[in-house]
Order: sequence, then structure tokens, then C-alpha cells
Amino acid sequence: MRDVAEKDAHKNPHLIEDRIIHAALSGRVAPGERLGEKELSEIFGVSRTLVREAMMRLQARGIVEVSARRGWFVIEPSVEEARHTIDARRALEVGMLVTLERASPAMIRALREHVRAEQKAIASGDRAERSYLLGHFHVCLAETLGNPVLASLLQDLTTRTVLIAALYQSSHDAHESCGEHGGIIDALEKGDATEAARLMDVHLRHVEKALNYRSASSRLEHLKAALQGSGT
Amino acid sequence: MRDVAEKDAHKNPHLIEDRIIHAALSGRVAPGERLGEKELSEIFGVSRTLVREAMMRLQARGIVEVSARRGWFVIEPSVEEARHTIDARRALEVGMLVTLERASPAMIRALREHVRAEQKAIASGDRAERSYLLGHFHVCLAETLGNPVLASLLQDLTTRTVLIAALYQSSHDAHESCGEHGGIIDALEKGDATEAARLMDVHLRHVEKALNYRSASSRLEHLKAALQGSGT
DNA sequence: GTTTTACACCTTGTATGCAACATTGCTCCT
DNA sequence: AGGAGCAATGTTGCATACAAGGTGTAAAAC
Repeated sequence: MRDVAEKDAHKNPHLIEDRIIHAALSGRVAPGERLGEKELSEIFGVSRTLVREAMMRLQARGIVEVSARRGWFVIEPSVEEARHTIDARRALEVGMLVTLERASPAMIRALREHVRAEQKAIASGDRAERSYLLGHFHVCLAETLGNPVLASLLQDLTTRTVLIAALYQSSHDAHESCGEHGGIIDALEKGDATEAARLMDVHLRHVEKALNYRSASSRLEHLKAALQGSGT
Repeated sequence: MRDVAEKDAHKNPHLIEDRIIHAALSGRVAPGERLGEKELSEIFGVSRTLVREAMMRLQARGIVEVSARRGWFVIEPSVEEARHTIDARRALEVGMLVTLERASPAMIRALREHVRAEQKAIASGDRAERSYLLGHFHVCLAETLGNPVLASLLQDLTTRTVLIAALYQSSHDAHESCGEHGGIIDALEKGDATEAARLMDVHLRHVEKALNYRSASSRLEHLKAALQGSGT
């Protein structure tokens, strides 16, 4: 039986995009995964046209790419691209906190709530929810600071980061990440934006450090490494 | 007679996007301007399908928006959206410079070259080229620093800023802007990234200060203001 | 047995056709 | 004359049809 809820793809043209982004943030779609137009059109109960339009938007957001007449694929950033992405994130998030004036109590409360949800997901062992919330914290932060433009940019960058983490088998501990989120909020609560920015910088450096740039589970990279390794 | 060069829209699917972005940066398309699918399809000699796909990407990049069954329009950011956009830019560009290690002589040279081109365009009175180069400086900076991700984000943000400047009748002087660009390069050359970041912060605050949030040349806002003004 | 080649299948690329709806000018009624 | 309703027109929304090309398989040649 088909999922009835999906039929609403007509009314909300962004549903397909949102679902894919959410699935990526939750770790339910992997980098390199193929997303066929026909396949998606059946899942969402619409024609290829709408799927294609959604893919175009996702392409512009740097989440998927197309290989001519082969299909759409979730991005598999190279090591260099991964660095650039995380660097961009660090620039954006550090800049965001540095240029911040003051965080209101309401903001602090909302962020604390989010971290509580993270802890709950970690405790309950819900990997998808955990992955989603840990990534979404940063989007939430930008939203809370009241800037939807930043939030939107961050959503794309964090989605890419999650994919990068999956591709390079991040060893980053969820507990640690969650703790660092808490620390950032502490600094914000004390009104010390500079300290918050510093902690964010450290946090994102941890994210990058936890990557294993050797692992590259991408088919191509994997193959290349295998051939280089066996040949000599 | 039709422009033959446009026929290449087949070979480069991003041509339509690029042209519209370039036109916006050059001040040749105004905020609120209507971009009809049919109209564009004739200009580029392709079917509406390709035009539509390009518009989808531009929509995801925040350059155009669609009004159901009325058409595509270049964005007309509200005062709030304008602030958010410029704030996001400031966060990004300040963060970018703060987290920068060192600028190589080659980078400095390329940037100086760009500023020289700006001066030339200003001197020759080529308004479109001037507008384009002044905006593109920031993209160029990110590219020069070697981060295409940042460059891409910045292209979209500066395009939006240029549209905002047009909408709110920016009084920012081209000479001044160009001078500030030079100052930033000076700081980079001295290896003082912090100072460069500070100057960038000031520069972008100038950009915002130069806006006249009262003017709002949007049709709707304009009309509303006109009616309020004459009625009392 | 191995290599080459031809072919069938599957996927995206692009155009076109029709439906749904917003706008606008006209007509008819008051 | 003024206003309400209606029809004509133009635009996007969405689906479908067909074209172009990539991939893998199987047959055939060596």
C-alpha cells in the first residue's frame, strides 16, 4: 500500500526537497546514492516534471548532482570540497556569533530545549533523530538569532557536512557534540559572544578532525585507492 | 535579428542562470522585474522547460520568486529581508577574513588587478561594468582565498545586495566603495587579517547605511506611499 | 576461452500539449 | 453613469511523448 501523505506533493512543491534534505540530515540517504527520477516520481505520486524541478533546486543548493543520462546522485564531496565546505561553515558560524549583539532569555530557552531533545535522542538510541537534531542545532541557532537567510544557508551547509561525515566515517561522538552545543549556549547566556564564537570554532574544528580522510567510502575514491595500493 | 550566441543554451544549461545573475549584478534587471517563461524561451531559443529549470535554480538561490500563474519576478526584498541579507553577508565575509591564515602575493596581485578594473570602469562611466565589478570584488576575494564554496555563497548574497541597493536607491559612492576595497587589500598584504575583517565590517555597514529604507521603489510600496502622501 | 561487436534496455534531456487560474476589459443591468 | 458579472486572453502548472545517449548483456568471431 502506498503512503497517502505523499500525495500532497502537489500542494507543496517543496515537499520533495524537504524530504530529501531531512533524509540526508537523518543519515537515511547516503552520499553517492542514486535518486532516479522515475523512482522518486512513483514514491511521491507525481510526474517526473515535479521531481526534476525539485532536483534542480537541490542541485543549486549543492546537495545532489547529475551525471548526464545516468541519473541524479547525492553529492560525494572530495577531500578538498569537504574542507572548503567546513571552512565556509566555520567562517559563517563564527562570523554570525562574533557580530551578534545579545541573546535574549527566550532564545536561550529555545536552544536549551533543543539540546534536551538531542540528549533524549541520544539516550533512546534513535540514530536518525540523533543525527538530524545534532545537525539541525546549527540551523536552529541561526533561526533563533532571528536571521532566516543565515538559517537557510546553514541548512544547506550542515546537510552537506552530515553527508561528508558519512562519507569519511566521522568518529565524532554524539555526546561530545551535544556537550559542545551546551557550552556554546552557556557562553551566549553569559552574553559572551566572543567566547561563544571561539567555542563554535573549536566545535567545527573537532568535526573536521573527526573525519577520516583516508576512508573515502566513495566508489570511485575507494577504487582508486585500491588500485594504487595493490599495484605497487 | 536574433542574437546567435544565445543558441548555445543547449550546450550549457547554466547559461540562462548566469546571464540573469550577470544582468542583475550589472543593474540591467531591476528588482520586481517580470521574467516571463515564454519571453525568456524566445530570447534563448529554447523551450519553456529549460527556462523553467533555470528559474527553479535561481529560486533556490534566492534571486527570483514565482507568483502563482502570474509569472517570475526578480526579488524585491522587504526592509527586514534586506537587513538579514546584509547581516548574513557581513557574518560570512568577516568570518572568512578572521579565519584566514595568510594571503599570498599572487592573491594580492589578482585583487589589485580587480580594483584597477573597477577604477577603469568608474573612470569610463560604464555604469553596468562598474556595478558588476564592485559587486564581483567580494566573489573574487573568496575565489582568491581558494574557497569556491564561499565564492558561490557570496555570489548569491552580493547579487541580492545589488538588487537591494537598486530597490532602496543606495547613495553609496562608487569611488568610496572602490577605495574601501583597496584598504582591505592593504590590510591583507600586511598580513593583518583582523584589520582586514574590521575594514570589511565597516565597508558592509557603509553599504547598509547608504540605503534609503524609506524609498522602496517597489510598485506596491511606491503606490502605497504615494496614496498616503497625497491623501492627507 | 577471450575479445569484440551489436543490440536491447533504461535513464535523462527537451519539447509540446492541455488544464487551471489570474487578470483585464467589456457588456449589461440598474 | 456606475457597478457587478462575465468572457477573452495570457500565464504558469503539470503531465506526457519522444529523442538522445549511456550501460550491460549476449552473441559471434577469432
